[in-house]
Amino acid sequence: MNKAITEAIIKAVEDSTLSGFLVGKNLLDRPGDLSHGDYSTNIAMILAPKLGVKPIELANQILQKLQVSISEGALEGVKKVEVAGPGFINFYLTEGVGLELIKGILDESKGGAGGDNYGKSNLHNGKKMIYEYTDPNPFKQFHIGHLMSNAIGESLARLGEWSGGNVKRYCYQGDVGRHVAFTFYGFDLLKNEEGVEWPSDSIPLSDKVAFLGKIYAKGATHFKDHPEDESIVQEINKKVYDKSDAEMNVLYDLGKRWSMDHFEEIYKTLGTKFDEYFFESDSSVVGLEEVQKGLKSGIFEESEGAVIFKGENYGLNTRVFINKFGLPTYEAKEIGLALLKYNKDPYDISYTITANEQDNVLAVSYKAIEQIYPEIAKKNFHLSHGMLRLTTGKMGSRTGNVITGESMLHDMTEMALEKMKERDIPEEERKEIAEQIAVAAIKYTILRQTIGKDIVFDPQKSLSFEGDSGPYLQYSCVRAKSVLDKAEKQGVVVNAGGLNIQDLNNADNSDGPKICQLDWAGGKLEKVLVRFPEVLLRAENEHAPHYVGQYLLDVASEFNSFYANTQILVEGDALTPYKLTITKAVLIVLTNGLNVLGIKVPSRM
RNA sequence: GCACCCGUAGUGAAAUGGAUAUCACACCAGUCUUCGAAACUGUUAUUCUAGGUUCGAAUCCUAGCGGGUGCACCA
Repeated sequence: MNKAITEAIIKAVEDSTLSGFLVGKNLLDRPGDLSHGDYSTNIAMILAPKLGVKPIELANQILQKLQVSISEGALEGVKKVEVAGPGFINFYLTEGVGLELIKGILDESKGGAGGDNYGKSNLHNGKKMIYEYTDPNPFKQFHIGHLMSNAIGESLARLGEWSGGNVKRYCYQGDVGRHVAFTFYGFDLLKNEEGVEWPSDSIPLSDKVAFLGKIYAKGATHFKDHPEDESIVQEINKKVYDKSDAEMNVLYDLGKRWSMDHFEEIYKTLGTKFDEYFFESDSSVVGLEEVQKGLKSGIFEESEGAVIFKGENYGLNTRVFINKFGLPTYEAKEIGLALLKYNKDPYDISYTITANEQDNVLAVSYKAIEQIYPEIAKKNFHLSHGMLRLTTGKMGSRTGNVITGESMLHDMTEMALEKMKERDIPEEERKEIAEQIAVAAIKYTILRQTIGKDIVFDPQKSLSFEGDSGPYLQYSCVRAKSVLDKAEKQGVVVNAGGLNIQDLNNADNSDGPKICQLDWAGGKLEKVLVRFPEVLLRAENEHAPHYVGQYLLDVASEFNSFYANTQILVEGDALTPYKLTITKAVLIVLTNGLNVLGIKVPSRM
């Protein structure tokens, strides 16, 4: 459709001296305001100054030529074209085209792009795409910042999949480093002070995790008041890296596994399944090797006992890659990680998703990789997001100012249960639904806005279940589903294929405007529904899941208005098949869109 | 101090350089005997300041003010 219109526009401007100017340009827009038609072009406004005429006059000249095309039958499916505003040319499609588009949403038959497939594109057909996100550290807490990274990373990965990409999800975890040293330092302190013992593997996972949290907090806070213990921490840190202490290794392996098991529980709740896990204990070995090689070839240099990369030569910071104790830093490990990932499974493109506080560090690391492996560096991209902050200030596990992901999920689930208490739903299912609602509330809050911006989370106010919220979108689905179920029980089947615009118009004996008299097939709800594939494309191109969230809200609110003003299921009403078709289309779009955001749709709530 | 990011109704956000700046929350007034009121209908209010580029600026450029983050051995 848009191709035909674009060609007609080019033809209409053809005899102007600037026609070559149009080649390869995207001439058609989707007007933001649906009353401005289905497509529009601002070509007259762009060309007018160059031709020395008024935009509105040029627009009218082009319009006349377009109307000739229409009268010759060149633009089948276009109902009318008009000039509006400062010189826009707007195109309105016919009701017939509109109805066909709606029918396409439900079309699951062979080759149909509707149903579960509605919205999929082949933008990245078969391209191998890596997404690394969440990245919590074993021995430390999984806090709400990790929830943010997970929600964003998961939705970006799904956008990749919906664009035809061959997607792999990776998780990178810091199983070595000072935080592990603090953990064992804290354990030693508690053992000596209170006789605390390392728990058995057979106690509940939550208790094991609580224990790890306790010893880490002890270590971190005690060190703050006793900086003279630096050498002790350093020594433990070295043992963590070289695994020279057999006794500690046993505890280390237990602790690491407990953390990982705990994270896995959370991933399950959140709906993420990683394909591969990478560890700093591995990336550090490779990174160290690479930096040492690079030191010989002059990419890195020595300074004050450390090995550094002179980022300042590239407008970046100069940073340490191997510290004076000979241990690789985060920067060196990133080099190792890039290699590990590539060797595991060569990719076309690899995204690392982290909070933006790491922008500078990663920029330096990537610049260093560029010097060593330019081909791999070209395929690596850092996508950063804002931070989830607290009203009480920056979150930090060392300061104890942390909300864990687990407790947030728990609190939200309780709220959902409270809201559901009057529903007659079996206990087990009720809990599962409440959890899905909790995840939806959290994820949507994160995904409704631009990923780069911080979110200030106020635990007192908590998250919303109303209006612009995940549960609102879920609720809209449940409503649509419930009408469709009722229809089915009454033996009314949604047979979109059988609809045609003449019959519908004849059947419409309401007082308002006939379906055919509207722009096409009804109104805004239908027009919004057919834009879903374009929204996904834009979201993928700009790595911006919030376009999806924003769009779904639009769909849901249009549907809820429709629902409130129209009885969908009326016995003997000839328009009911059409209304059910729309309802089904809404359900498809909302379900698919929520899927892209990583949000599940409960059967009831 | 230097670098990067950000300043939009009372609050939280949206807006490929386009048309009357859009949502939600909150406030107020209504709507459950009708397919689920986690909903709907109606009312009020917004682009930090000063210049510039452009047919057209919340958006691009410059300066200022305000906030965040990072800046050598944590990640």
